[in-house]
Amino acid sequence: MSPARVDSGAPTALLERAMEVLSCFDPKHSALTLTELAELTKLPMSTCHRIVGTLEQGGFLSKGSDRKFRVGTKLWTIAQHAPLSERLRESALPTLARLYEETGENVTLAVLDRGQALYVDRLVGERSIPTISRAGGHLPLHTTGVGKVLLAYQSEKAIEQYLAQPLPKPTPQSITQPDALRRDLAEVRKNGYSITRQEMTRGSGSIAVPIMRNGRCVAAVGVIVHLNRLDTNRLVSTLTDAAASIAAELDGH
Amino acid sequence: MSPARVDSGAPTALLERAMEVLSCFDPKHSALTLTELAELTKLPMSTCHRIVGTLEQGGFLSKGSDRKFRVGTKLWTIAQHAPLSERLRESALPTLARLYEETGENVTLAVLDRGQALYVDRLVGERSIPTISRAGGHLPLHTTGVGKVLLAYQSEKAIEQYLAQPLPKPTPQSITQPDALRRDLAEVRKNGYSITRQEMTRGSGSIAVPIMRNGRCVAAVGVIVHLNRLDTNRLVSTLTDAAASIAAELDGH
DNA sequence: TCTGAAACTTCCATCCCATGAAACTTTAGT
DNA sequence: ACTAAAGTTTCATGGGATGGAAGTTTCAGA
Repeated sequence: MSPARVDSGAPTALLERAMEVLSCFDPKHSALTLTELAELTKLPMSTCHRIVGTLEQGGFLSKGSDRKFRVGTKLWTIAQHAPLSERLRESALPTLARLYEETGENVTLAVLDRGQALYVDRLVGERSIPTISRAGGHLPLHTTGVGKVLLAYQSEKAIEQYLAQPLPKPTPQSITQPDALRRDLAEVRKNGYSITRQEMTRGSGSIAVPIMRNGRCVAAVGVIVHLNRLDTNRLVSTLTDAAASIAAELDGH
Repeated sequence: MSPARVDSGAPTALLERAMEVLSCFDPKHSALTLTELAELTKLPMSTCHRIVGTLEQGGFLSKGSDRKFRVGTKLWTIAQHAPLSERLRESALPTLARLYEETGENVTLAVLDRGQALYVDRLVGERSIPTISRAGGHLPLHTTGVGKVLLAYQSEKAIEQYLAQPLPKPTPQSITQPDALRRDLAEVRKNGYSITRQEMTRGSGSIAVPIMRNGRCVAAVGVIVHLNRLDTNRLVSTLTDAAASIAAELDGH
């Protein structure tokens, strides 16, 4: 009781640990060995082993012949019934497909999630330039086209809260001055679309527009293009049409 | 102690229960109240409450203002890193988009999962006819275009095992006679594509082709069309091109 | 507005099951 | 063959899960 006996780390609950194990899987770690999982979660091997085993039995994880664990089809199946998939993605996909065919560019769809842009879907072809964004990935709001749109249509309070935190600056062109960003966001609201130029990745820019529903911005669609193909007028009108079409599809359901 | 005390249901492990809770979410139940979850899992309210609460805290579930729980974004995010999404879907999507634009029909992509066709993705527009298949959904192998392809390219042993079980017959046209199915599957292997006519849904048919990798059929692409638009020749060649394109994309990664 | 029943939440004494160190087995590299 | 690392099993222990019951909130209907 007196000296040791501290809750030094772990009066933990099993379920929380299991969720931590699953959370180890991210864009950079889509396949992990038991040892790696134990290290990442800081769990004792035997405990980790048991948890992972149960998850595997349930189909939440699957073990490959390379002894690495991956996210299982059961978990994936369940996730498909998230509103994000079932409503938004499903409704938007045909329009995104058309957009992709029309522009031949990188097309992305994102929502606001925990103060970041969560990419719900993206369409990337050989024709388009490589990007960091991936479906299921998070990127900052102030350095991406879709992010700026999502932020611009938030309440003033939420915007100030976002600006109050330290803002990452992935490129020299990233705008991180609160005042400059405020002006930028006002511009977005005025125009109804956002533009970024090398604020996330060197050599590329993006344009995005909001998807509105009941006066609220529920998501954003955007394209990412090589800087010298950033034909604002054409892209904005194409995107606006697409956003309207997705919004209609969302309501029509 | 004496009369009851049977292990009547529950020397259960917490984690298994939690996975059962999550598994309650399916195409027909994308939003569930606590009570409904407790009923479906047959868990005591208090226990269910605790589990659901922990899952919510972890972002695996989210509670709406309607007091209903839905699959949370955290879980969805993790699922996006499943090989199914990260490799297959990501690689195939641009091609599916093109296919959708070219044909204007219902396009589906499926893999084999636990003896059923698991729909990895689908593209449905207003132009195309309504279907049962949905991303994340399972359908029988012998009544769907993609399913027949997936089954046809399995080992003889696996096929026989499949045929040995009682086969559902959703429409009068569904083929459930083992012998008839064997002939049908041989035909699929010979032609390199499958056709169904009203075997799953009245009034519609489908065509599907395999996506091959290292001599194995890893997935199938197909279209579902109104019976009188089932233009075999044109669709088969379009689909074959698409399958080749997806296979190339898979290798090129 | 009031009332009651159903849905949800909290409590807590009991006890079962998760825990993790240690011993053992398998795998893969030399 | 040998060995170090990775994975698996074991088991005594106690702390966390359990679920009945009591308390609280919600909401439909009078």
